[in-house]
Amino acid sequence: MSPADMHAGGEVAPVFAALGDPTRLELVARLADRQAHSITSLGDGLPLTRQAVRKHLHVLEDAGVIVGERFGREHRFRVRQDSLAPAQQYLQRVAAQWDDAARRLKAFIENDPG
Amino acid sequence: MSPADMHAGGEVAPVFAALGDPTRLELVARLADRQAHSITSLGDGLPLTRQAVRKHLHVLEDAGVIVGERFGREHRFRVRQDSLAPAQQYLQRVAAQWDDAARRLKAFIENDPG
DNA sequence: TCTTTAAGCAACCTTTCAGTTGCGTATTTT
DNA sequence: AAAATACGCAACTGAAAGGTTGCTTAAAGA
Repeated sequence: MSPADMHAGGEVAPVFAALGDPTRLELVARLADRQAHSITSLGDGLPLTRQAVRKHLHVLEDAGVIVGERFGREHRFRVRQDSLAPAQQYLQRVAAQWDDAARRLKAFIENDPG
Repeated sequence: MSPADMHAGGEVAPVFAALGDPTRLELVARLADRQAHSITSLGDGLPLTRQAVRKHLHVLEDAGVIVGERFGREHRFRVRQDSLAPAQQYLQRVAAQWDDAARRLKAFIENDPG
């Protein structure tokens, strides 16, 4: 992968930026069960107002990481499946020590599948 | 992986934050050849002053993504090999559709090793 | 030695970010 | 119908981010 190719990926920086905050990372973690959660429930236990949580969700939504849909009076969010793949691949390609990467990663998968 | 586990990873948010800027992503791309580059050379062609580039490198360094070392009058930076792995794994775990993840990822590795 | 080249430090500016408070609206629930 | 729940919008604030200019120092080259 050339620098040009990487940079051509384009919309990966906003995704990293969206994930680059502990609170949002926590929210994504709470959404990692692939279920749709309401704003209030997502903010449960966090030392933040609902509006602050809402703003974080907005950031994640703008970055394409999550999607929201209204159900009655609730607004439920879920992770957008494919949104993280480009970022993940970027990291994989930069991080991997080319020779060893495949082997190590394969070992990781087979030893710790989830 | 439980939300607690993810969040326990800890120092992954700063890494995402460091990568969450187009300029820094470009710098990392330029460093992806695993060679050490000087500040001036890294800033070459970018519409920024040397000091601005320097600050970006500082952010990346603080996040542990890169390391700098002085050679004479030059300050050369390179990517810290292991720094991106945790972030990559986080994404891998959130992004993967659990059932299929291992198989698909394994296929990816074996078909596209670099 | 004199001049470039590479870089460090500090102060400053402007914009964005994270968070708040206050208030209004729609949907449930009792 | 009344009360509680879930949420939206707007304005405001403090701090951090991204960038600049100006000046100084150190190492290489001519």
